[in-house]
Amino acid sequence: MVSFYKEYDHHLVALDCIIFGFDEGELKLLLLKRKFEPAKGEWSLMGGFLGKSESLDEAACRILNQLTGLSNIYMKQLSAFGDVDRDPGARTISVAFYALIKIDENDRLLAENHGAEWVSINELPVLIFDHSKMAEKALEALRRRTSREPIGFELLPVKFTLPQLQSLYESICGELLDKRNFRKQILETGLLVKLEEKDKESSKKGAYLYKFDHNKYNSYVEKGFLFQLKVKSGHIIKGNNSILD
Amino acid sequence: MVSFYKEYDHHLVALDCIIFGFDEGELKLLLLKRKFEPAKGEWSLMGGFLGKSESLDEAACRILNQLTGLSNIYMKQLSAFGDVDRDPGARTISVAFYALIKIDENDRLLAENHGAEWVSINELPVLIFDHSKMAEKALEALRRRTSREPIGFELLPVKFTLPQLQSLYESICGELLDKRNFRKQILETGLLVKLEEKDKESSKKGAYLYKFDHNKYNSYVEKGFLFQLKVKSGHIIKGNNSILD
DNA sequence: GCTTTAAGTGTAAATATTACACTTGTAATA
DNA sequence: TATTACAAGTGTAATATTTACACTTAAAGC
Repeated sequence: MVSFYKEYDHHLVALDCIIFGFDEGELKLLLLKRKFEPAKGEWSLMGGFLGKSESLDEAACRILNQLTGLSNIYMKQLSAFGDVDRDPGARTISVAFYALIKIDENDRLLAENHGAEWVSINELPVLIFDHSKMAEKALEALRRRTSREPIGFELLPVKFTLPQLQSLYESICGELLDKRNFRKQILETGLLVKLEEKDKESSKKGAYLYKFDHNKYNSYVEKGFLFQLKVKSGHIIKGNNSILD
Repeated sequence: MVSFYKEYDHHLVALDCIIFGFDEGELKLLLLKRKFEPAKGEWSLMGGFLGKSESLDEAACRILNQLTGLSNIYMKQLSAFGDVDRDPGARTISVAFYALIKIDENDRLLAENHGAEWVSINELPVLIFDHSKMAEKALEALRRRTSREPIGFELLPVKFTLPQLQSLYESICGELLDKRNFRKQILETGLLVKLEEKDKESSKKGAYLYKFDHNKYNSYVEKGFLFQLKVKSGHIIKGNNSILD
């Protein structure tokens, strides 16, 4: 490709992935111990560098795939991070993405491959560089998006129970919800399909399994139907004057 | 700075600014005719390249300042755009920011300096590269943000009337609002200060001028108070499956 | 002083949200 | 096999929020 812009600076561009999962009633992030300098051995998000002939989205998917072996994962760009000294290794612009994965299907691959570990968002260690900031922003973004899009289902198995779903929403928004109101609200959307099967893992009585009706949701979206769940943002972030969203 | 990452590709990083203004009852974007190749003479957003020793935020502010002469402007990062062929001039990653400015104070500087022009968002021309997509995303982001933060005031003069404010909100959300409900809602926040003066530009009777109470708002934010205006997102964007927010 | 124009004002009906407690089914155990 | 323990499942009334709606007021222009 011919460049018309030869006189301008070129930069390293990195991708970092904030990978959310839900397990044992807790929202978790997939973290790993960095295997190279600088900051070798410290906790970090999964990351990598942008190649010449891949888009940001492609690169983010590639990196997620390298770590988890997964593709076709729910993933959204969070933001670009570009402070001059954010990475002591070199001036690097990082574009952060967050991904939602169904832990059950995948935890095997992970731990073995890369020394990756699922850590509860309530017990996050200090992360390298500005990765803690990225994780915090990703959680805020997840909360906001959860209130306007039915993305919780990306974090649960295809078949799930209402108590599981409620627990997930409670983890995301950081507060307890009323069981009856929650069930009423979520069932009213008409987007859940009740199955005959029950899950007996967590109670003697067993809880009915449901599926999310993706087709119905897509047709609702086409018609201009808006999914709205009253998910509060948890605690407000005080004095947040960042130019970043 | 020593680089630990020598083997990775380096990229041009651009900044593009979606600059919103409000004038003559319409929400507008500041566009300019591109003055260099490629795509010389076509409509474009204001942009520039990231330098070695400036952060993304600093660079975005610098570029906005070059065009408008303004600083201390409300500005938020929108997203990074990184398709391989998005700019035919060279592989370039662009980080887009949107800014809200008070047109009245500034329109002089603009037109004269750079052949820039305010164009209604309802009459946008085709823009170069992926700038139309950026503008569309920025408008969506503005709508969402307007519903949870009192940013409309960034687009109005310091002193403004309630009919002006309502007209602005109508432009942003793309539908007409009920006058009494709007006034009730906005006054209930307690964030507007009524002045003794009237503005007589748009009616014989004249409309009272108000100011936004930034201090009070900041103290509310500290206390965890949430600004919430019911601004609908206008029309839903159909089949939006982009990995981008 | 009559007309025109936009500003300004309140209430009742409808809808949405919240708070709240008992019954059911099953497995484990006495 | 009866009892206990546990989480699943279910409905309603009170409250709060949102919506719809129409006339009066002030001042300029004729």
